[in-house]
Amino acid sequence: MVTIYDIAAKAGVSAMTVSRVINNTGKISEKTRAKVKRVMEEMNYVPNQTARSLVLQQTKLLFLLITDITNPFYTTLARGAEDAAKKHGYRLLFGNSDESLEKEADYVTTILTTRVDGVLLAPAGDPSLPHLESLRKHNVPFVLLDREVPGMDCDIVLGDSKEGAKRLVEHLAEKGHRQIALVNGSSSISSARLRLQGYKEGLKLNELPFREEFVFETSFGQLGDLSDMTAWLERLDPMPTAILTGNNVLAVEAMRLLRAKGLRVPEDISIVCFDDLGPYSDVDPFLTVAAQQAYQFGYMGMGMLIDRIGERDGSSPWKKVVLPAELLVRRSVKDISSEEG
Amino acid sequence: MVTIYDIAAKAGVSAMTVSRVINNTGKISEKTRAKVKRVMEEMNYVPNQTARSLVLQQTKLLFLLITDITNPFYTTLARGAEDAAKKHGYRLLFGNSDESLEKEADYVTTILTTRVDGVLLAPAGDPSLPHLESLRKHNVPFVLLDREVPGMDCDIVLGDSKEGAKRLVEHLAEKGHRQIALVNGSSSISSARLRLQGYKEGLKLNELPFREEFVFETSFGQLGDLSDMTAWLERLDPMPTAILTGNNVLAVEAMRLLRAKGLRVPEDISIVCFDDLGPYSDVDPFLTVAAQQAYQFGYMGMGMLIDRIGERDGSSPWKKVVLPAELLVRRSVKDISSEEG
DNA sequence: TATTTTAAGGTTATCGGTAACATTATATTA
DNA sequence: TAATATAATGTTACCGATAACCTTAAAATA
Repeated sequence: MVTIYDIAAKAGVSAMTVSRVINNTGKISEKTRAKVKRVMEEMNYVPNQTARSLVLQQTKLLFLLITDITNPFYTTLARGAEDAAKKHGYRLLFGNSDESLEKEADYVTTILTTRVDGVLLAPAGDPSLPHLESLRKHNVPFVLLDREVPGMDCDIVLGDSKEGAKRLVEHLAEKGHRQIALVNGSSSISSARLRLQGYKEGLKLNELPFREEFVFETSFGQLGDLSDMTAWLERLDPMPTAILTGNNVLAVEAMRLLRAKGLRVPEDISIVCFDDLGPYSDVDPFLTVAAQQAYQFGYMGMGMLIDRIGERDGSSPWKKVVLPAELLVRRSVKDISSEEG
Repeated sequence: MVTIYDIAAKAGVSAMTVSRVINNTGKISEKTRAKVKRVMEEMNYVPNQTARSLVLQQTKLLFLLITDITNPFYTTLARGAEDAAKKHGYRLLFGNSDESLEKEADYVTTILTTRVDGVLLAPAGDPSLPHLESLRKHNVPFVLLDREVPGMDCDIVLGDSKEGAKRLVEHLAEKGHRQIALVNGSSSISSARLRLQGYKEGLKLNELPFREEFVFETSFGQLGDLSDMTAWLERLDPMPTAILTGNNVLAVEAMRLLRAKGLRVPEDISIVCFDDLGPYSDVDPFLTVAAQQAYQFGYMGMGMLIDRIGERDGSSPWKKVVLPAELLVRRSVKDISSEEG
C-alpha cells in the first residue's frame, strides 16, 4: 500500500513535506504542493488513518451504539443522529448490541481501540455500568439514550416512560378495560421499570387492582421462542381483555402469539404499546401506541455529544432531556365499556 | 492511557513479555503470566488496536454499508451479516449511505482510511462504479448486495427481481386488474431495471399493453415530498386499479399519498410491492408482497466476503448468488375479476 | 563432564504517520 | 555590509504494538 514515503520519494521531497501538503499545515511553496498533489493522485494515495490515529490520538469519527437495529425506534433515532453528526462534519459508525451485554462489551472494546471521538449509546441495561465506566475512564465522551444507568452521571436523552405508560392504561380504562396485562422488558432496564410504574399508577388512578401475575417480564428484543409467554398467558384467570407491551417489538411478538392461539385483535383482545412502528404504521394504521420522538432522540443526543466533545476542559453540568410520548389512537383497542357494568 | 510499557514496568518485565501474555504466544512461565495479568487488571489495561492494526496490517473489522437504515429489508439483512461476522470472529461496523452517492463516497473514504479487512455493500447505483474501483484498487475485498454495477466483476448476492416483479403482476392480473401502474426506484439501479423488466413481462404474459406513462420513477428512499408522485397519479387516465411499487418504502409512500387523496386500499385501489415490511407485517398482515430473504442476503454475503478475505492469493472465480423472492398474498389486493369482462 | 536443547525472556526494528526541533537559503533590516 | 528574520524544507523521535532475532540459564543428552 502506498505511504507518504512512497509519495515523498517519487516527488523528491521529505515525508514531512507530504504530510504538510495533506494536512494543509506549515509553509509549502505552490510548486512543491502541486507536485506532491500530482504524485498523490498518480499513486492513488489514501492516508492511513490507523497510523494517524496512533500519533494524534483522535479520529473525527463518532459511534452510535443501539440495541436493536431492526427496531424502527432505533433506526429512526439513527437517522436523527446521522443528520446531526453530518451537520457538524463528523462521520458516524454504527453498532448493534442486540440487547446483549456481551456484544455491548465487544463494541466498547471496538470503540476504545478505534479511538472514536465520542459515543452515543443506548445501554443494554443497568449492568452496562462497567462499560460506561470504562468509557469514562478512558476519557471517551458519551451520551446515553433512552435508558438511565444507576450510578452513572452523564448527559442523557430520555422518553417520558412513566407518563406514556400511564396514558396508555388510562386509554384502555376509558374503553372499559379492567383486566389489563403488561408484557414488559427486563427490569434491569430503567425505561422498563418506569413503564411498570406508569402502568401501576394508571391502574390506581382507575381504581383497578395491581396483580403481580398480570405482568410478564422478558427481553425488549426479538424473542424467537414464544413458549414462555404463551404459558404465562394460559395461566391467567380471568384472561386479560387488553395487553400493554413495553415496546413495539413486544407488541409484535404478542400479536404473533395471539394469532397463533386463534385470538383476533381487537375483537377478542385489545393491544397497545410503547413506541410506534416507524413509517410502516402509515401502511395500515392499526396499533394504538405511545409514540416517542425517535428522530429527536438521535438528533438531540448527537448535538449534546458534539457539544461535550467541543468542551475544552471545564465540564459543564450533565444535561438531561426528557421527551414526551404522544398517544396515537388507532384500531387495536376495542371499546367494551357498554358490555358490562 | 495505559500501554504495555506501563504494564511491563510495573510487572518488572519487558513489553514483549506483556505482548506475549496478551496474545498467548511464545513461552511464558506461569508465574510471570499471572503477575502480568494481575498488573493488567490493576491498571485497567485495554490493548490499543490502532497500534496493533498498524503493525499487523489488519483490523479484524468488517464494514457493512447499506442504503437505508430505516428499511427493514436492510436492517434484517444487517442482522444476518452481523451473525455471520460474529461466527467468524470479526467485528462489524455499519454505515448508511441513504441512497446518496456523496454519502457513499464519504463512507468509502472512511473504509479506506480505517483499513477494514473487507466490505459488504449495497451500492447506491450504477454511478457507484468509481467507488468500487477505488476499493478494488486498494485491495479491499468486497461483496455487493442487491444491486449489480455494470463494469464491475465481483462477488454478489442478488434477489430475483425480474421474476418477483413478474409474479406480482401476474397475481394482480389474476385478480382482474388490467390497469397496473409501477412506482419504481431509479433506473440507474440494476434491481429497479430488472423489476421494470419483470413488470413488462408480466403485462405481456397477460396480454396487457405496456404504457410508458403508467411508470413513475423516483428514489427507493424516503421521499418526504409527495407532490411529484401526486401530480403523476392525477395525470393518469384511466386511473390504475392497482399499483406495484419497486420496494417497500415506495409502497409506504404510495399508501400515504392515496390516503391523502381519500382513496382506500384495497377498496378503491390495490397495491403490491417488492420486499416485505419486516417483522411488522406480523402485526397486521396487510400488504401483499414479493418478500426477499433479507437475512440470507446478509448472512450469505458475509460468508462470501469472509471466504474471499481468507483466500491467500489465487482468486477463485467471482461468485454470484441469486435468491428467489416469495409471493405473500395478504389483503391489499381487491379481486375485481367479476366486476367487468 | 562437555555439549546440545530448550524454556523463558529481552532487544531492536518497524508499521505510517506527525510534532518539535533543526537547517538552509533568501529577503529584510539595522 | 553584517545581523536578523522568514520561507521552505529536512531530521529525529515517538505514538503502541509485534515480528524477528538474540541472550541466558537450566535441563537433557552424548
